[in-house]
Amino acid sequence: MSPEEEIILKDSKPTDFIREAVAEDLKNGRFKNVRTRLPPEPNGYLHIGHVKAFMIDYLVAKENGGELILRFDDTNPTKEETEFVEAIEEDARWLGIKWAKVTFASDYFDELYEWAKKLVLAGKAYVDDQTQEEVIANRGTLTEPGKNSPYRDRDVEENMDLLERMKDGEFPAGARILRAKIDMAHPNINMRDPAMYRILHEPHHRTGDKWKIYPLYDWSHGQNDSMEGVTHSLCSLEYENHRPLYEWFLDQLNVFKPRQIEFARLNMNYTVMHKRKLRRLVEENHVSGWDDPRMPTLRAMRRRGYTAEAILDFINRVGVAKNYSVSDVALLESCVREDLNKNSLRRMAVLKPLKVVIDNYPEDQTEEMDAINNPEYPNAGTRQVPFSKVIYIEQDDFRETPPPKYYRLFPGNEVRLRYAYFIKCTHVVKDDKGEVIEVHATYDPATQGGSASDGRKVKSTIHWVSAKHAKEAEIRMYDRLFTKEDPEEGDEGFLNCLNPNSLEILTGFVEPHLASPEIGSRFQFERLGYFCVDKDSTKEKPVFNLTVNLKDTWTKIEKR
RNA sequence: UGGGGCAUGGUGCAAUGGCAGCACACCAGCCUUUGGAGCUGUGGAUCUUGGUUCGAAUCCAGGUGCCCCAGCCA
Repeated sequence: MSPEEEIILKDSKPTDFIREAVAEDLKNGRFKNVRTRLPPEPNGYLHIGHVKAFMIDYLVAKENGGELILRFDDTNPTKEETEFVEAIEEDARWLGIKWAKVTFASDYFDELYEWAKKLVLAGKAYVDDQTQEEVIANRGTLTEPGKNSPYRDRDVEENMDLLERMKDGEFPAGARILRAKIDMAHPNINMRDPAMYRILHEPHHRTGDKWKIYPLYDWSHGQNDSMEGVTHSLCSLEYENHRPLYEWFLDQLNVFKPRQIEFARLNMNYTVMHKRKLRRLVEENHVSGWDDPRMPTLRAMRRRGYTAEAILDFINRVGVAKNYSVSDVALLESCVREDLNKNSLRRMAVLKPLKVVIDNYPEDQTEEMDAINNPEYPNAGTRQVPFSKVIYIEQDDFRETPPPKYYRLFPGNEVRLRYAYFIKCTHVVKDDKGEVIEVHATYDPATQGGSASDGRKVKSTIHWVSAKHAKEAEIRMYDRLFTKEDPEEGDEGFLNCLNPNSLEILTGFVEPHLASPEIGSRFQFERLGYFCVDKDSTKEKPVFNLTVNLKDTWTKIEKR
């Protein structure tokens, strides 16, 4: 077992209602083993909402010594593409999910067709010639029963003949459907003679032109589960209404019958999760693409700097239940901070530079200062950071007139430059508009390394970069994409609460050790946050994405 | 007004007839060469009404609220 797998197992508590149900099934002999399936539709990229379902399927199998099948639900050729199959596998692998095999709903088209014929032969399914409008009109409403189709009592021979001809492409798309013969007055609308096959003259990404009819979800999914020996078919709450149908088909067929269990899907505040809405964000250029770091897709989160471990930890902490729920993105952020705090190297970077001249420091001198790479993990060692007369500090770390409780640099105040010296601000230089463009200070040579020999304390430590040695870098500061907790609430539409400040591009300076960092590597910029090297980086200019900021109590104090 | 489901601090999840707890968030303090991290502490919840019981978040009955279902999508 790999270390990542151990982490997953150790952190998962087998206490939710699904795990209890599975344990019970094993105990009472309903099933002798556990096999689950992961059923993504290959028509979009994975987002964090999928991760919850993926981890439940994966872990329930794993914890019970069973296996997981990755089965692509490709029953609709008009929407699905091979491109997504690869992307989904890649993302799932990144999460550390392992599957026994990859299958496709389309692998079972032949067998499924044979099963359909069995149902027709048994008088349990029929070909309906009604138009789509007629089918809808005769389905009834939530409170009124439907009406039987005039074709409902066709004899078996005619149904068999028509079904065969549907399959052979004799009829135009949409001309007929095969329906299960159940009960048009059933209070559950899914049981009012649901469609099993529709005619579609569309090429399929796997079966090409072979099929002119394609099964619908309800007719395909449970049968595929049965064929694959899936014991537990775990899905989201909206399929609860489909469970009677799932079971009806399997009962009529008299085949192995898996158990479907439903749970609440993951929702998260300040974001949208629906494929169609994510697509709009991309297509209408509100974001740069599916991997724009503000998106909730896994490729975007990866680019932003999220680790799989942090995402899995989040999913684990959210838990599994049947309550409709909306998780707080603050929990996700807390998880990634916790991970990165332990595991990322510290570096100094100045995002909004303000020049500081240390007047009493020798003009051409450079000193190498020892800096700790990760105080949470001493084995990460130290590095040397050059220091000289002119440095950059953060604009936020200087105020000409300090507000109450402001401990950083202001005229007359002394602060510590991290790993370097104490400096005291003497005066400032302003431009025509009265903006401070340069701060002057003096340093105390007796505070080398950051502590005073006389025991004198200083209230604040600020970070810096030597101007002479600094490397210019692009820093992309991300904030939540939407200004509302629930962007879909109300009728203005989610695009009307896009956060105009969700991306701010800065040009800052980073210490020499960040001059040409490896793409994808993660760092903590001291006192600022966690950053990940973007693929847009060049040799001349590295690009960093803000993963998440450090907790900032000062901003909180200042707001009060 | 049909059917299916769900109600526990701000959020998410526990407690499976026996002291309502955990995490995040929030607030206060300690500590600190990151106003980070860490440590300590405070406040805050069982939808409602009734019943059963020595004892109810849990069992029963009624009520209320919210979610899902009328694709030839999944």
